[in-house]
Order: sequence, then structure tokens, then C-alpha cells
Amino acid sequence: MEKPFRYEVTHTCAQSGARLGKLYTPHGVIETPIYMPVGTQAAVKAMTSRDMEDIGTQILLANTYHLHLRPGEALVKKAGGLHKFMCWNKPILTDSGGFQVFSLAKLRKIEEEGVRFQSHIDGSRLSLTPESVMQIEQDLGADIAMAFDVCSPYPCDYDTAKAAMERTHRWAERCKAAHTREDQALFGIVQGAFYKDLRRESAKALSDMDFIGYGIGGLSVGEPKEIMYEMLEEIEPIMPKEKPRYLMGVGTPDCLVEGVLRGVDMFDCVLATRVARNGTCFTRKGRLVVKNAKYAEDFSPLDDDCDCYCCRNFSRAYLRHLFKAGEITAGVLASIHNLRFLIKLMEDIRSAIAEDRFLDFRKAFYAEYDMSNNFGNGN
RNA sequence: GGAUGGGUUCCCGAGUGGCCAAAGGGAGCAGACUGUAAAUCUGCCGUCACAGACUUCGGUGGUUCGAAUCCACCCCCAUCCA
Repeated sequence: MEKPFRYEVTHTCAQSGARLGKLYTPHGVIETPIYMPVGTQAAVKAMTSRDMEDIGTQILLANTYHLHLRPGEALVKKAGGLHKFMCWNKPILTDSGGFQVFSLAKLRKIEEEGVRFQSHIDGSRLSLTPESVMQIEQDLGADIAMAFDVCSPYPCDYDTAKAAMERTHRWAERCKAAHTREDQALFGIVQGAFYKDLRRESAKALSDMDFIGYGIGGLSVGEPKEIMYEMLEEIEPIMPKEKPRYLMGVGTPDCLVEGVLRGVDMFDCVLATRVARNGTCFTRKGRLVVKNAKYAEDFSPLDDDCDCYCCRNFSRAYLRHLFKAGEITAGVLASIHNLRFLIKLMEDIRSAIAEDRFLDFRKAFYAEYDMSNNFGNGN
């Protein structure tokens, strides 16, 4: 019988060693490396499912924590599952809520059994455990479910990082035991904060648990990019070659390029859409704050090379006007562009890998991209 | 022509003797944003040689140690009555 999930590395770039792959899911094949847009509450902000298809999205993210609080997995299940509920027939990945537990720190208490927290919506006292998260994710019905992990901050002392990592491993076992849905893949999550030995240990422990794929968590939480890259380099040789690797929460253009070089197959990030709604856009030349006064009379597109609906039809001056006027369309057009930019970047990266010229591609990327005006700390 | 209420920093609008370069809002400008509590948040917003100085509250004079605030006249604006 054919397995519902299968990942294969279809090519390895002779020049760089970067991977090209295919991940088969019940809702279609995902070509990696890939950038996955984030639709936390079963919607990519400012975008419709039709928009998402138009820009070439292969897979979307949704969030277990947020959907559990509202509208609740029971309702999603009643609607026929997440795909039907949000009218998205391609693959979906649900994040477990581990990151929410981390980012909503003031409201939570982490114990061995699970996490107790207060809803950010109405303050009600709730809890999540590896078992309950698995139940929720299975009810939501995404193609890929992430394990419930413990994310640690940057900086983080060794003992705290080690404890969080070890708990993540125990929770990963519990997630695996509680997860029964055959048509849903469960990914474990590597932790270990910013300690190479912990990262190695985590990569090894998770690999031994034999998940269908692996998230690399706890990165891009405020550390310099170089440190993140070091962590990736540390675990790359340990991660199983035949499994997809998903660097969670990373999505500046340069980080995508660097991540691919270090063996990452999947990325997700809210940056593209969040920054878009606030008037900042990605371009080949670097960051462009389109709401700035200097674009008031600039009638050129955001990016000359971009094939998105926004760049094909609208100018920087128009976008700036929409932002200044507070028009909702500003966020829509900028989101279309930023998402398409990252998706296209990954398409180009895949072509480069296929043609064994990824290092050349990377060099050309930096030749054009202004790193002195970039996203993320450590600029 | 008469009555009344007004004229405040780009706009609206507080302030009615010192704590006022002047509340608040808007506009404007800039910054932040990496598994989304974000169509959000933060900063600047009279000028300058800027821990200080200078100019400003319709205009001109005056009262006072001191005025956006009090007085006089003048100029505008709004509403009402002729």
C-alpha cells in the first residue's frame, strides 16, 4: 500500500550541496525548498485563498493555539476540516502552539504535564498538553501537524535550555504516541537554544524517534543571524537525509538563501505579510519602505523583476498613496507582492539547485541585495 | 448699521496673569516588525550655534516684576437683528 506521505531528495546541487526535494501529501506534492505563507487563524491576513493560489502557494500554515481558542477545533471539524473550512485544497500545516506558549509568556505556566495559560482573548484559564494538542491538530485535519514543543528565549542559560530541550523530547514521544491519524504527518521539533551540544543532542534524539519530518525550532527569536546559521550547520550532518527539515519562523530573503545552503527544505514566516501591512516591501535590491515620502512621485513598480499582480499593475506612488490614505487595499497589494516575492525567490532557488549553480545564484543575490538595509537584527 | 460669539503653533482644538513653546486630536516625517494577541507599536513634530537662547497665540499700543491670558483702538470671521 502506498504511504500517504513520502519525501524524496530529487537532486543535490553539485556546486553547493543544497537539496531539491518532493514531499507527497494527501493534498498534493510540495516541491522543496519552499517558503510557506502563514495563515494563523485559517486566513493569510489580507489575502483570499484565490489570491494565495494566484501567487503560487504550495502549502499554507495555520495555528493550533489560535484556532483552538477561536473558533475551536470542534467547529472546524464540523465544517469538514480546515481545508474545506477555509477553501484551500492544497496542503496545510498546523503549528502546535508551542511558539504561542513562548511568545505569550506572561500568561503561562509550563509544567511536565503541559502548559496552563490564560486566553489572550478573554482571560479564561486553559491548558494544553502534548495529548490535547494532538487531538486538536487531528480535528483540524491539516496534512502536517507539528509536535508540541518548548521554545526557549535568546539569550538563555544552559540549564534552562537543556531542560526545555529535554522536555521537548519527552513531549515529542507523547505526541507520537497520541497521534493516530494516518493521513496526517507529524513533525518533531529540534530545540537546544544556542548551544551546539544541545542542538546536536536534540537533532539526534528526534532523529531516533523517526518522525516524518523535522521542525527546527527556537531560532530567529532575537539572536544574531550568524548564531542561527551556526546552529543549522551544527545539526545538518545529524538530521536524516531522507526527511524534510523545516526551519520554523524564518523568512527574510537572505535567511532563506542561507537556510537552503545549510540544508533546510521548508520555511515559514509572518514577516512578509506583517511588514507588508505596515508599508514595507521586499525587492531584489533589498528592503523598500514604500510609505516613505521619497516614493510619492515614483511611478515605477516595487520591483522591476516581479511578476505579481501588484508590480504588473501598480506603482510605488500608488501604493504609498493607499498606505497614507489608510486604504485596506494597501495591505492587500503589498502582501500579494511580498508573498509572491518569497515564493518566486524559492522557485528561482529550486531552478538554481536543479542546474547545479546555487552558489552562483547566491552570489548574484547578494550582489543586488542591499544588506545594509535589511530585515532582522545584526543587519 | 446694530447685537452676540470668536480669531492659539500645518489643520481642528484646550488654555483666561507666572508651573506655556503652549493639553489633546489630526495631518506630516521617521523607525520597529522573522513558528502573527500586530491593517500594529514607538519616536519626532516653532527655530537655532539646542542641559541654553530666540521667535510665536489676528494687529497696534498699554497695564504689570511678568501677558496667549487684563485694558484700548483697529482688522477679520460666524450667527442673529435691521
